[in-house]
Amino acid sequence: MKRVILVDGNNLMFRSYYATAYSGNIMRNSKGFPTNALYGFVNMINKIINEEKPEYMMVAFDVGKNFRKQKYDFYKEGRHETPDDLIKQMPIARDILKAMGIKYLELEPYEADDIVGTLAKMADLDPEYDATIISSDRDLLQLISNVVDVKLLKQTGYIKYSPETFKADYGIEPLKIIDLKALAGDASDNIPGVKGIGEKTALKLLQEYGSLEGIYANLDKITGKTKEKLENDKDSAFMSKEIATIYRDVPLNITFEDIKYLGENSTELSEIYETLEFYSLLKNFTKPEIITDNIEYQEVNDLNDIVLDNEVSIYVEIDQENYHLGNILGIALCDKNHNYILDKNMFPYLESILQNKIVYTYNAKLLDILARRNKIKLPEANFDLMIAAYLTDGFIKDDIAYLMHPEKINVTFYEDLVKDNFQNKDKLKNDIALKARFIYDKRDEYINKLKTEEMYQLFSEIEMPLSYVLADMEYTGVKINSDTLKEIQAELEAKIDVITREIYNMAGCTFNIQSSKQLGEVLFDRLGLAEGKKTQKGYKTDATTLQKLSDRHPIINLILDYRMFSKILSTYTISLENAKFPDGKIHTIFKQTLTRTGRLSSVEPNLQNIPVRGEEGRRVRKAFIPSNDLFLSIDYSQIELRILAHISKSPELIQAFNNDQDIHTKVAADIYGVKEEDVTKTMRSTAKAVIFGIVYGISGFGLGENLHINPKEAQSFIKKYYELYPGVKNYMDNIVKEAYETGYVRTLFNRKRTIEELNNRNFMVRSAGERIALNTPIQGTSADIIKKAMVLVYQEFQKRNIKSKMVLQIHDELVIDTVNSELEEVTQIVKDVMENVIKLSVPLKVGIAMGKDLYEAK
DNA sequence: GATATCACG
DNA sequence: ACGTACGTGATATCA
Repeated sequence: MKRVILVDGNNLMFRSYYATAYSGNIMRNSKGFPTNALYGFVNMINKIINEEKPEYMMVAFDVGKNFRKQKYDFYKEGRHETPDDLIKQMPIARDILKAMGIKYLELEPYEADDIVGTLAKMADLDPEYDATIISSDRDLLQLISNVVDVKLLKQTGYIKYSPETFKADYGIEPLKIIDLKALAGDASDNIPGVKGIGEKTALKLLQEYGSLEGIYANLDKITGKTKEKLENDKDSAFMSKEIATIYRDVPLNITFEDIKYLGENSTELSEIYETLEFYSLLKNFTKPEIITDNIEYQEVNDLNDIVLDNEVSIYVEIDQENYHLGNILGIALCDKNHNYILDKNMFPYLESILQNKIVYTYNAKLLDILARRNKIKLPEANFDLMIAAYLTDGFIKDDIAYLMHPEKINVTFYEDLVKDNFQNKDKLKNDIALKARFIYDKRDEYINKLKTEEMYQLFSEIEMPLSYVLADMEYTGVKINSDTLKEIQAELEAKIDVITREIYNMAGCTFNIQSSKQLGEVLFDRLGLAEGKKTQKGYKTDATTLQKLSDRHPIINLILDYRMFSKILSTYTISLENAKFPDGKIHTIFKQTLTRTGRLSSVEPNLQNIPVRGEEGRRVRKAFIPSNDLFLSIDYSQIELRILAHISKSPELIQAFNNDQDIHTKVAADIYGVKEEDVTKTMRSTAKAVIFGIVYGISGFGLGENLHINPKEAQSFIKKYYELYPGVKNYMDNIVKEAYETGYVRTLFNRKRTIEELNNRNFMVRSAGERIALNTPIQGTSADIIKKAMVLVYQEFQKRNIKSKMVLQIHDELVIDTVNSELEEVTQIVKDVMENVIKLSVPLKVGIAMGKDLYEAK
C-alpha cells in the first residue's frame, strides 16, 4: 500500500496568517515584506513531512475565479477581502514547495477542495493507494472513505477521522456531511441551507431518513415547525447541497507518480529562507555547527621570517580602549595562506612590512594613531571592517568580537580581557590571529554588500579617508590653558559655597542639593511647593519644572544657579583638567561608527558639548587655546533646513533660500499673514520653534510646552505651516510611507538606517519610528555633507602644505587651529569647500568667526 | 547598573 | 486613545 498526503494549501496559509495577524503586528523581514503566513506554513509542512514521511504528497491551492462563485453570487459573500499582506505571500508558498520537492496543483475555476477531492477519488479507485487529507476545513470530511482519512487540524494538534471515528462522532456517514450542510448551511461560506435548522436538528433528521432526498421523500412523517421550515426552503436546501459538494473530477491529467515527494533542494530552499529571514529554519541547513576557537599561527621575531602577498590584514590589540594612552599587546598579520603573530616590540617594523601592501584592518583610526605615536608611517587601509559593518549592518560596537560571535568564532570579548587583566597570553595570541583572519576572510563579502547596498562610494570616498582626517585631528589635539580653567574653577567654587549656604538657610536645614530625591523632599514636602510636581521615583526637579515655580519661592532660582554652576564645575573644569595629557592638550576620540544617523560623537572627553548658550558656561571656552595662533570657526548656516528645502523640493522654501531671505522671519510673516517688516521678535521666535520642531515631527502638544502656549494654538501654527509649505508635508508623508514599505530610510549619500520601531505593536514606539524616519535623512545628509567637506579640506591642506590644523567638528561646525600667515588662505579653502561640497537646489552658506580662544571664535 | 539631570548640534 | 521633538556624552546619586 502506498500512502498519498493531500494538503489543502490555501487553508494552511489562511490559518497561519490569521493565527498571528490578529495581534496587529504582522511578522515581516527587514525589507518590510510580510512573512507570517509563510512561517506558519513552512512549519506545518515540515511537521507533516516529519510525521508522515510521505512518499507521495500534493498541496492544492485556489486560483482565479471559482465556478461556485460564478454560478452563485452569494457564495462566500460577506467574507473579508483577502488582505494584501496575505496575497503577497501566496506565490512564495509555491516557490517554497518547489524547493522542498513537493508538487502543488491549482486549476481555474476549481478550488483547492476540488483538487484534493479529485486525488482522493483517484485513491478510492486505485487499489494500490491510500490517502490522508490534511486541513482544518470540515468540508473535506465528506471525502473520508475506506482508504481516505482526514487529519482535521485544531488549534493545537489534530483529530484523525476514519469512517469509523467519523461515524462515532457525528452519527452519520462521512458523505452525509454534504447533506448536513444542505440543511444547516455554513456561515463561513455563506451557504444558506434551511433557515431555522441547525446542526443538531439536521443530524437528527439525517440519522432518521439517511439523506436530504430521504428527508423530503418522507416529509409527511415530519411534523410541526421543522416540516414548515423544510417546505419553505426546499430549493435552497438542494442548491446548498450542490454548492457543498466537492467536485471530484477536476481534469488534472496526472498520476500519483507525478506527485512523488522528491526531497528538498537545500540550496534553493535556504536562499528563500534567507530572503524571508527565517533564521531559525536556516539553522537546520548549517551542517553540524562548527565553533571555531583555535587557529594555527606562526610567531615571528625576525622580519625575514615573514612572507606576505600583496593583500594583508592586520589587527593590533591594546590594553585599554583609549588608544591615545593604551599600550600594544600584540600584532596579528594575515594573508591568503599565512597567520603571523608579532611581538609588540615589532610594531615599528610594520612600516617596512606593510609598505606597498593593500591593507585590511578593523578600526583604521586606532591603527593610525598607534602609528603616529610610534613615529612610523603606515599605508592608509583599503578596507576597515568596522566601518563596513557600521554602514551595512548598523554595527556600532568597537569590539570585533561582537561581529565574530554570530559567525561562531569564539574570541574573548574585550571587556572580559580587561576584567582578566590580559593574563592569558596564549589565548590572546590565538584570538588576535583569529581576528586578523576574520578581517581578511570577510573583506570581499562586505565590499559586495556595500556595492549592492549602493554605499561603496560613501565607504571609499568619505568614511575611509575620514578615518585619517579624524586621526589627525585627535592626534593634534586642543591645547588647554590650565590657569584659566583653575581661575574659573575657583570662582565657581566660591559662588557655589555662597549659594549652598543661602539654600540651607531658606530650607531651614542642610541636605545634598545634588540629590534630586532630597531636593524634591525639601521643596515639595518641607516648603510645600506642591503645585508643579511630577513623580517617578520622587519628585521631578528638572530645570523646566523648577522654572515654573520660580515665582513661588526665592530658593528656586538659587537651586537653578547651583545646578548650573556645579554642572560647569564638575563637567567642564575639573574633568577637563583631568583629561589633559602631558603635552598640555586634550585628545578626544571621535567615534565614527556609533550614531544611527551618521553623525560623529566625541568621547573622553566630549568636545562637542562645551557650553556656549549661557555666558557663565561659555567662559570655559576661554581655556581652549590654539597651538598655533588663532582659532577659526566656520559653521554651516541652517544646514538642516536647507537640506529639508532640497529633499522636500518645497518651492517656497527653495525660493526663500535662493533669495537669501531670513527664513525665520519669512515663515513668521507667512504664518501670521503680515509683511516681513512687521514681524515682531516673538513672532520670529515662534516661527523658529515651529520650523525647528517640524524637522523632528513635533506635535501640537510638544510645541505648546515649548512655547508656553496651549497645544491647540500650537497645532494651528503647525497646520498653517503645512498649508503654506505643502512640499514639506508631502515629503514627511512620503518618507514615512516609504519607511513602512521598505523598513529603512536613506540620506542623500545613500547612508542607510533601518527602523525596527516601525514594526513594533506599541503605538508610541511606532510613532517614534515615524519621527526617526523623517528626521534621519535630514540629520544624516547634514552629517554626510560635513564629512565630505572635512575630507576635501584635509586633502587641500595637504596639497598646499598648510600647517594649520583642523581640530574639532561639532556637527555643523569646523574649528581650525590656524597659523597667522595662513589665515586668509585657510578661511578661503574651508569656506569654499564647505559651500561647494555638493550642489543642492539651495545654496549652502557658512558663518565665519575667529579669535584667540574658543570663547572669541564663536 | 539604572535613573535623573543637563551640556551641545 | 495612546503620549507627546531628532541625535549625542558626562556626572552624581541611589538601589
